[in-house]
Amino acid sequence: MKNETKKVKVNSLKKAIDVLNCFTCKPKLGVTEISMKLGLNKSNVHNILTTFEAMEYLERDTETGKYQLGLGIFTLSRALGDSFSITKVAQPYMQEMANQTKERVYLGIPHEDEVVYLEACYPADKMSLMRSLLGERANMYCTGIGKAMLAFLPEEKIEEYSSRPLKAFTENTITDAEELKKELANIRRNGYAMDKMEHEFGITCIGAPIFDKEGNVCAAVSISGPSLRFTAERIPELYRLLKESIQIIGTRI
Amino acid sequence: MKNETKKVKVNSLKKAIDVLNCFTCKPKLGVTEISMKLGLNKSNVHNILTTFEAMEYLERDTETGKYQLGLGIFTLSRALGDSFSITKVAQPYMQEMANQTKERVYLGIPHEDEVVYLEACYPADKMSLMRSLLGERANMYCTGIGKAMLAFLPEEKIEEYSSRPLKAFTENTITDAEELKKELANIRRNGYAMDKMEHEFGITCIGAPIFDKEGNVCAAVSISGPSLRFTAERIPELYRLLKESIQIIGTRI
DNA sequence: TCTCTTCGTTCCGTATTATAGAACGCTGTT
DNA sequence: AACAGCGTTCTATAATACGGAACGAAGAGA
Repeated sequence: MKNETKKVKVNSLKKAIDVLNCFTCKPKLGVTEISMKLGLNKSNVHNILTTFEAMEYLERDTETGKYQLGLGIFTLSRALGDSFSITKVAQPYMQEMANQTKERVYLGIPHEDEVVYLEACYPADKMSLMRSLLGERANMYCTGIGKAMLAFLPEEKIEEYSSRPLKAFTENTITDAEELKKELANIRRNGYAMDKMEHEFGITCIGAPIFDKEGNVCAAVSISGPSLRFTAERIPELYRLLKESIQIIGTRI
Repeated sequence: MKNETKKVKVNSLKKAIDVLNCFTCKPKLGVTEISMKLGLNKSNVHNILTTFEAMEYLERDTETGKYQLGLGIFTLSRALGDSFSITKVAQPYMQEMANQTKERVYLGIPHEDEVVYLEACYPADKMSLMRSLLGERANMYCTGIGKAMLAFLPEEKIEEYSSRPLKAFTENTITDAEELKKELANIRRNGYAMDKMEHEFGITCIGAPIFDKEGNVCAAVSISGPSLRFTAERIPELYRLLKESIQIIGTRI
């Protein structure tokens, strides 16, 4: 659980990857747009883009001339294969939960002390802007999905994690190490984690862990929405849904 | 339809991409393995791998220490979004066809004079080695899937395409421009293309095009298998299945 | 246990090359 | 007609990616 930033040995490659990563935010980009965003020289970016195009990682929109992700990325994504197969397995159950609860449902995995969101499902009515959170990171100590995973990590990791500064996002955020550890114990007892406006004011969320066949937490699912709708009497029902899903998902991976 | 190889402006980036592309063939690779495969210096490859790891495009297997594709690639693949959504739409219909016919079903798109395979479905019994063809390329003039697309391209492209040397793969391969053009006219009339051992001895295949809402060929689907099983009386049935599927898929994209 | 092999990793000098900056041509706009 | 914004090209130089050799660790085999 070391947080030391890994060393970049090839600077030109780092730049190129930065350029490529721009396309995760916006599907079509031009030379100038990227060079401004990254503060790089235009001709530099142009060289990088041209190379990516030659290697088919990028291709050009025949109409606008702008660059977009290409076949090479698609091929790579196929090669990812089953590394992130949880997503495929979990997706239908998540969609089902989203429809039933009319709330948002998220899937995340623990990665380097953080939660990385892999999948998001919205109730069927509004499919809009679904990609918002995908690929984004969040802290473990102040989100339902994060706490659900943190609670079931090996004890030494919990110990190390809670020993660092815990930044407050709202007045409900747990910032004390001892308090956090008690909370995690509670979560282990209950089987689920609640985030009552600890990360964002007005947003409540309930999360539960998924275990692999070795019994380690490999992911977590959460249902999230406006605190006003997450009344005390609704929680058992939400947990029941979550529990069903995570058990099935757990056995299927 | 020019075939000039696009110019690589940043050589170090090309190398890095070559390294990354290795992971499309084999999911887990070590430094030495890659350096031998590409004929590059070991320390060079090591620097590249380290950088990819720092940028999270690669991560390391905690047990073996080998490198594998990482979260960054996953994030990119999500950003691909609907660029290749045909795959998602087509997959269930393809699987259905594979199960019904007990043959292999492929989805491909036209790309720079070639067919690129995007999806492959095998009959449910044997899911083995399914990734074989994915991302691979093939010629348009000697495969069922390729001819199905070629036939419906704009006339000037057909003209240009047939004017070049057509390499023979088997004794059935069409190598004469005029003959090819006649064949394509037939395909347009029939609505489907046959490849009777034109690319590989003993393999027959039937392909049909998918059109987008502007009426352009954007993809094709083919059913492929041992020629011995593709008897004359079976073709109408196979075509019926194909036709149903491509029509539905076409309307859904 | 000791050797031998094989792997990933580190180091450093040099030759390669990625890069910045200015200039060009193009397109669409005011 | 002048302008603004875009992608592209060119070239010199400073920056750095790279090759080669050497190291430490881990595993195999005798």
